[in-house]
Amino acid sequence: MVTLKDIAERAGVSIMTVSRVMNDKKGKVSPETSERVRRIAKEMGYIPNSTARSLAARSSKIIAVILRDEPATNPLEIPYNAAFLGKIVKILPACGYSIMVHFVQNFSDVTFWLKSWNAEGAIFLGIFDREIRQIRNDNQIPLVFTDSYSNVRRINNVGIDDYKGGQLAAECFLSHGHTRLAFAGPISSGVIAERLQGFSDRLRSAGHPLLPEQTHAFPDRSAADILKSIRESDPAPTGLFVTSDNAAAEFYEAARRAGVSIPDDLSVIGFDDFPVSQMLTPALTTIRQDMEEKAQQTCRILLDRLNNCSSPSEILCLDVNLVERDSVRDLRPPAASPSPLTGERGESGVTP
Amino acid sequence: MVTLKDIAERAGVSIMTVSRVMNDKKGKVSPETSERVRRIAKEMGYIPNSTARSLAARSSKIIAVILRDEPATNPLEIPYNAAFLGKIVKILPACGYSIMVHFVQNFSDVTFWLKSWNAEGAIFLGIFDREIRQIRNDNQIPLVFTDSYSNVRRINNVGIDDYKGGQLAAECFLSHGHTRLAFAGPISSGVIAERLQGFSDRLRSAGHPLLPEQTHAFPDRSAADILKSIRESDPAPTGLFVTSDNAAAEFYEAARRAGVSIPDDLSVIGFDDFPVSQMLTPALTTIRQDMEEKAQQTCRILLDRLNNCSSPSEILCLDVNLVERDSVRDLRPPAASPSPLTGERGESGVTP
DNA sequence: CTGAAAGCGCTTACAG
DNA sequence: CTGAAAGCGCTTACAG
Repeated sequence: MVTLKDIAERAGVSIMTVSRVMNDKKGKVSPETSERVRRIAKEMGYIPNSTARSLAARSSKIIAVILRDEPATNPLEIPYNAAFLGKIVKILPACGYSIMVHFVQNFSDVTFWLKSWNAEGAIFLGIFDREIRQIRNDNQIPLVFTDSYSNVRRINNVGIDDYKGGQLAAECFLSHGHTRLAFAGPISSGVIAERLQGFSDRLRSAGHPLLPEQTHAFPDRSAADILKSIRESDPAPTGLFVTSDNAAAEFYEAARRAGVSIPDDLSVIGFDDFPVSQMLTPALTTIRQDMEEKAQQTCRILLDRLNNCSSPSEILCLDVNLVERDSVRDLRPPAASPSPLTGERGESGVTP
Repeated sequence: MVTLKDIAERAGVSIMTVSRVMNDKKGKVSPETSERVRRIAKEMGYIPNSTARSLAARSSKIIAVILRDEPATNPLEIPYNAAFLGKIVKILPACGYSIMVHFVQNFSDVTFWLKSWNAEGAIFLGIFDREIRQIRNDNQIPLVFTDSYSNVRRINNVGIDDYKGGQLAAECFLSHGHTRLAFAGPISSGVIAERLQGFSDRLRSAGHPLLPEQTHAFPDRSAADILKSIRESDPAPTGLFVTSDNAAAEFYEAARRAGVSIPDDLSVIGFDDFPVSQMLTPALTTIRQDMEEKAQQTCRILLDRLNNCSSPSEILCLDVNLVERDSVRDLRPPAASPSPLTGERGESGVTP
């Protein structure tokens, strides 16, 4: 292993001079020695020791990405998490940071692990609302959360307009003549609660309130189960809003097994606009969130705070929009003219 | 920040004693002092400094996961990579290791980065066949590759029986009466070359050789393009073997747009048996590889070598099998009895 | 522009 | 069972 000392000896200078050259403290070293040291370092194949630098400078250049984990699941099998992490690993190492990934079930691990590695910043994927205050108090480094609806002040968060997403789904159903609707998703999370709220508020104001028994807890109950409940209701809902494209895909599968046709027997709207939504048959109408933008903003906020620790905290809310494809049946009588609601916000989807 | 020194002072012992207690060198410290030190450490909220330990002990407890990256793509949008990485992050931290993730386009980064962090081991996802010899020579730490067909000796690799996978796909088509077939995949990679070889060998031995013009480079050419070529061939193939479920999904989409019915106009077999294969309509017949097992074995091999650096190198080849679903049409005349080929290896797929 | 000194928080190796 | 010394490879802070 080549160290600063080895280079210093060969170059006939002190360790300090070599250190300065390696850290590009220009103007602090004469061009000639700088040049010579650089050449020798290259010849010798010098590789700076990050752990030594981290210890001495108290600056690890490590960013931690922390994903909420549940027993018997794999957080990276959720395409959203995987793609988001991928974007982070594309962006931050290009700025000189190394990425450590950690799954947490018990959040007390988080602080221990961050401090142990002297991480300079952290990004949180998944719902940490209940622990967010303590995490922030325990860690005085830049922290960026995503999709949090915590009311704690002075945290950084990048989220989307989930409420509007719910509204858009409701509007899309209404504008196609649907009035009896159902909802399925993991109701306990803040994000989903907002989507549900937007959905039911919009339905209520249109005079077609969402019935309590048509709010289904998924995946607590299986898609097949929920589908059965929906179909057996009287009168049965004609449309189902599902809180992720992947969950929607499970409903597609359940529908196929049950001989229920989408959209003829049941219309479906998803959420995310991930690739799977285009792979489904019929292609899924969904609420699009811009994951790339979200990841980019998350990294941007983190980098801002890394460079200037007094930057104000930011809570970002990115826009969402409706992507119309083929999973919502038009129930309007042929005579009816298109509703203005669709025209305003809808995006033309692809039709075979 | 609480250090060993702080605890030592409070406990009235030397730093060394505290260090011994913290590292569980039992039998080296009297039970009473050990107990007392442990209590004080807990009271003071001691968190060991991993970077200091790493520097002093030359043992970082860092495992690097290195993914092959291409410009303008996101390696973690490939479900296989994401799920694999997720499994790793489930397994290795439970054994006391921290995971760093790195994407590489230029492989000379790899060594620099591994050495800089003094990583204790590394796992490679993606094709590194051409660089594998040099990577192994440059890094004297345990390295585990996946899906490599490199002929370099003394590397660790976990792969699957790609050749057999190709054979199984061919057999499945043949046993359903298909004789004119096509292949689509990224032909340059070793893994895919094996699948193609198995596929075409089996077809040839059955007297229905794969025509050169029916080997299509995907995604070099778009699914829509390839589909068009296939449909316009004369005589047109009745079955298409695609080298991943996700690629198959793209062909489904292209088929839908082109008004081509699967399996009536074209039968399709995929590879991987990822969740998407069940989401497609019709559900995809595919060659299953056990990703969980693969990840587990990869970690096992790495841990073996971490614990005993003289363990012999291992090249593992995991089995694959056919999962029959609904994307292969039966072309046999009604009178024909089921082929023995299907009975032996086929797994009954789900039928609505 | 350059360097000698001290120290980051820990472990190894030796002495008792 | 316990500790004093030296050192891991680097940076900070000071002196010139």
